[in-house]
Amino acid sequence: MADYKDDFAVSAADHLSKGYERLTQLRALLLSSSTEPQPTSLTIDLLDKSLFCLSNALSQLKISPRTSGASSLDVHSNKRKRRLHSWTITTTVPHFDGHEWRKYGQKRIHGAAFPRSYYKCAHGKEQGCLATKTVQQLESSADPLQFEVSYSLRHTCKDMEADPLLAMDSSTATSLSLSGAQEASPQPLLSDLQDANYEAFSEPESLMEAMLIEAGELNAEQNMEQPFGVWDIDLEWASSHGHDI
DNA sequence: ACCATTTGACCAAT
DNA sequence: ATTGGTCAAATGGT
Repeated sequence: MADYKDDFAVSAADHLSKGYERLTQLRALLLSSSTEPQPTSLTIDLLDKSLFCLSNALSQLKISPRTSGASSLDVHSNKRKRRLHSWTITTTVPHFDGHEWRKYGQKRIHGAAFPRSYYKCAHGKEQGCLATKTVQQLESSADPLQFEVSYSLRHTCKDMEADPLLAMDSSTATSLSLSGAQEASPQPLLSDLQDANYEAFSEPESLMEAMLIEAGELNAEQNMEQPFGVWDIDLEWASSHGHDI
């Protein structure tokens, strides 16, 4: 219930996550068969793009802006990266998140009643996109089934490139540009895909960085080197929810 | 024949 | 030894 005393401490990430979750529920509602006025594709498109933006922000919140020194730690750092660059949400629609995924595994998890499914970005192979997610149904037998979805690493694939942050400047409203048949990629924003996870998205990243700096959470100069700093926000609000809307 | 999922084997970390 | 994540061969659908 009203546990507002720590309101100040509630992180931006938590709010973003909440927003994401709610949007996700809204989308589920709209897509549900029994919705009287069927949503237009424009509606869904907008929703998707919004979700996209939120998940981007979420991702960036957790990203330590490029560890420029690709030092000897790199062998171990991949897992660390995955760890740091991951976030978890609870949703009733684990699949409609604006991306295509290819399932590559399923496992029973110790305490869990349901198996966990493992997905990779569907375009990961061709484009070197490392984005990953896992989906796990929660035991709560609520009417709309609840799933815990964990995302790991941002998308670097084309879909992402034509991303909402750029496409969002209105005007593009008309079409579901999901077809992907368009090979005419306007900007060569990310060319080297290897560590593009950090290089390619420097702009929004620095935006977020700026926000955090402004919030006094981070000193502007050494914006890195501390893998376990303020960046390591773990979005596990899970235990703290039990009331809706 | 192609492609995505399934499923147990395998591996790294605990 | 146990657990979670990934691989890859087998499977099944189109």
